[in-house]
Order: sequence, then C-alpha cells, then structure tokens
Amino acid sequence: MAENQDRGRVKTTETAFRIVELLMERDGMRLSELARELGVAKSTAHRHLSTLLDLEYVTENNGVYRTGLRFLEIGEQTRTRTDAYRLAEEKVADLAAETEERSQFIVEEHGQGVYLFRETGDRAVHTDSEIGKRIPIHATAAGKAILANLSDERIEEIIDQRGLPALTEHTTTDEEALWTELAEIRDRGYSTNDQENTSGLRAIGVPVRYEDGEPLGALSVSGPTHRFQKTLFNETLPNLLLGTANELELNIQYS
Amino acid sequence: MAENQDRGRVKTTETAFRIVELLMERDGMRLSELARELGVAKSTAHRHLSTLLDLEYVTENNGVYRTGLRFLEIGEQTRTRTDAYRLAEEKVADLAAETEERSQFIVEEHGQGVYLFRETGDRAVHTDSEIGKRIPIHATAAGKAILANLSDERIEEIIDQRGLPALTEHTTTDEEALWTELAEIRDRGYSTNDQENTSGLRAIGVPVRYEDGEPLGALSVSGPTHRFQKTLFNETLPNLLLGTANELELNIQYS
DNA sequence: TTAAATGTTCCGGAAAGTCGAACGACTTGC
DNA sequence: GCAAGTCGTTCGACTTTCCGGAACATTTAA
Repeated sequence: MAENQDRGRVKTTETAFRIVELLMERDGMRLSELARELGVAKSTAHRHLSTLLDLEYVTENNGVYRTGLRFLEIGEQTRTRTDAYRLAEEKVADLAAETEERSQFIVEEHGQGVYLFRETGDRAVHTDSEIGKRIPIHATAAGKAILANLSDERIEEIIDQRGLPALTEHTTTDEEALWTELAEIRDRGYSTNDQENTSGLRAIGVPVRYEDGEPLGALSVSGPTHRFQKTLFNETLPNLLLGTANELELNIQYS
Repeated sequence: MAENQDRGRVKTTETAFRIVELLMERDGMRLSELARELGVAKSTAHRHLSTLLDLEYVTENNGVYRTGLRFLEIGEQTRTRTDAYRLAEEKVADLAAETEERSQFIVEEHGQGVYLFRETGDRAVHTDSEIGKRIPIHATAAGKAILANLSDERIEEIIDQRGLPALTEHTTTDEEALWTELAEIRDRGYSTNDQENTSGLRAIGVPVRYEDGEPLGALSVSGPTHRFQKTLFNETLPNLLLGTANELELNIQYS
C-alpha cells in the first residue's frame, strides 16, 4: 500500500532530503537520534550523513549535524535569477518606507505562496525573516492576487492539489466563495485579506504581471486591523499598491 | 581509479545534487540536455528530475527544469538559526549607513568563507547579492580575521584542504607569509585586504567572537582603493569596526 | 569498574537504480 | 506534405549499490 504515485521515483534521494528536512526542523541532530527518527540502521544514517557532509550540504560540530549554507547559495541564486525579482525587492522596500507597515513580494510555486522579499517599516516589529516560507495561496492577499490571474484550469489544479485549509476562522474554505472572490479581484484589480491567515492582521495585495498577462508574483502590504480601516484600507493603500505594481511592470518590461 | 575516498558514500545522492548544481549553474535545463551533460541515459535523468519535482526542490516550465525556492527556505532557516547571526545583520546595516560603503558579515564553513549578509551604502553600487557565495578564506579581510582566531591545527587543516589559490596578483599565496600576517592580525585586532580578491578594492575586517574566544564570523567594510587610504584606512575604519564588533559581541552575550 | 549508550567499519543479500529499446508527440527541413 | 530528427515517456531485465545486522571502538553515566 501507499505506492500509488511512487512508480519510478528515486527512493534514495527521498531519504537524503528527508534527512535534510529533519535536520532543519530540529535545528541539528546527532547520528543515532536521526537513525531512530528515520527508522533506519545507524550504519545507513551514517552513510547518508557522511555523503551530505562530503558534498558540503551539511555541517558537523561535536557530533551534531546541521544543514549547511550551500542551501542559502542555491536559494539566493534562485531568488535573484531573474531581473524581475530583483526589481521587486526595491519596490518592497519603497512600500515599507512609505506605508511604515510590512510589505512583501510573493510568488507561486507548486501551488503554494512563497515569500521572496519582506521589509518591515519603522512602525512594524522586526520579526523572523520568513523568507522562503510557504503558505497556502488562498489565505493571503498576495496569493489571491496571483491566483486571480491564473487560468481557470490552473486554479482548479491548485485547489485539487492543495485544498483550501483553514488557517484562522476567517480563511475562505469554500471553493464557490473563492471563485466569486477571485472574480471580484479581477474586476477591482487588487485583493484583500481580513485576518485570513493571522488574526488581527489585514492586508492588500496586487498582482505583478508580464506583458502577456502572466503573473510573476504579487506585492502586498499588511498591518493591524485597527490601523487598516476606512479610506486607508479602501482607497489609499489600494491606489498606492496599484501604482507601485504598475511601475514595477514597466521596469520589468524595459529591463 | 578515483575511488580513493568514495568508500561508503551514497552515489545516488551525489548524482541528485550534481543535477541540482547543474540546474543552478545553467539557469535551467531541458531533460535531454541534462542527460547528455551528466552522461546518463535519458530515462535515468527523467527519473531523477521527476523525483526532485515531486519533492518540490525543482520546478518545471515548458520542459525547462530549474532549482526551486525550497532551497531558499532551508538556506534562510540556516542563516537565521542563531540569534547571533540575526544581530549581525543589524550591524552590517549600521556599518553600511555610517561608512556609506559596502559592509558584510562572513562566516567560515568547510574551510571557506561564506557571505551571510551584505549591505551597500548610498555611495556603493548595488550589485548582485552574492549572499551565500563562497570565497577562499585567505583572500578576504573578514576571512583572515576569522582565520586568525582559529586554532593552529584548524588553520593547518584548512590550508591543506583548500590550498592558497590566487584570485589576483595581490593574493597571499605563500603559507609562511600568511602565518606571519595572521600573527599581526591577532596583535592588532583587525585585518586588511589590499586588492587580494578584487583589484581596486580594499577592505578592513574584524572578528566577532563568543565569550570563549571562538570566532562565529567577521565583519568587514570594503571600498575603492582611492578612498580607502591614510587615516580612514589606518584609524577611522579600524576603530569603527572594532567598536561595532565589540557591541555585537556584547549583544550576543546578553541575548 | 561496569554498563549503556554512541559512532564506525565490514559484509552478504536483496532491493534499487541504470540502461537501452521502443513508442508517440512535436519540430525541422526539403 | 512527408520524412528525418529530436524530445519526453514507459517498460523490463541486468547488476550496481544500498540497507541492515553484527562486531568493535569510543565516549558518557552510574
């Protein structure tokens, strides 16, 4: 059982990355701890760890193995691969400075939202970076802005693959409701998020598109519910974001 | 032949990561291109790519495979694992703002220097991030500052493992000369770099140590030769850096 | 000092990854 | 508009190589 989709996959690679992920979650582990956790012989764990150490994807200190910075190298390379992403970084900084709130740029990958850049204005607290973190795409303003600009088939695909899990009691979990919301977003040009992934937090999101209409990501600004109200929430921020996204699209087009 | 150190290493993991590295270098590849490059059957490449795709470490678009943002997630987690690193980030920003030059924080991993944070002051050009990039540790100011605070055995080990490759004509490639320079650095408290990795660029570096004297990394400020001279290079910047490193060490101690 | 972990090495057996062939779907060029 | 070439995908047989267990060395605890 449970060999449904496993046809022709490389099991050794799966365990290698399972090890990496465990090391990340646990913030470092010892050899036998890892072997126990994985349910493999110590000798097996040893062989895998030695390999990852040799390849320099893992470090070892006093018998404790941790993920290495080579992941940062590959990740950073991936993030700054296209000029578009680098240009987005500037806009995120501008938005944070101008609004004094937190702003971020998110892209879609494997049906999820991934934080590429985040900047916190003076007013916002400087939290953990969260860069690279994944989040259900339907539960963020930026994510919905992206979703609204994908083809219906792709949207279906993502919903099928990821479902619509609830992060708070305000998360949209009904597919029908999501579709109508996406239509509104397309009309209006921007998306909103009212405590759908974190209670007490609201956000506005706008898509960033290539010339052909394909979304490459989305910008968003988020802040506490008590500040995000009325004109600010309904006009000022949406207009600021739409203008910024437009500038960004032009920058990308002529880069 | 060439099986000297390969005893007991997982070959499949090696090829999996060789694929990832190729995808990174080439900025994306097609299946058969990759198979050709690796010297394996198309079916083998296919199986590996499907696996990496399923695990979400790789993305695919119109038949082009690229590295995925999961590497960013793991890398970012690795970078911000300890409070110490996060605190270093602030100091890097302070230094860039104050000097208006480029400042960076570097750590040692597998005998190499790795850029963890970089900030460019208003005066410096905003280049590619280079975060996560590796560099021979003896060819940077920050690297030498770290090296000078390691045990003699560890220094030997690193030199044996990595050698002393020349990046410019000014790089220190003589082991004897390096040892005497490291002694000077220990005396003086800070290190310098005069066009040893990039011609036209000078830098000053200072170690950042835990209470027990173990270096966790080093701060440095770099700029063009024509600006980095006289009092600025010999007094002002060294003192600024030493003060900043000291603050940082205290912050780390009480965090 | 004993006892109980942990890390390391080695070997046989079995699971797995590799290759090549063969197919359909697209391109390219004549 | 057809043929030759390329690309991605699937399948089965061979054999590489990966896994587990045991035995030894090493450290930590009692």
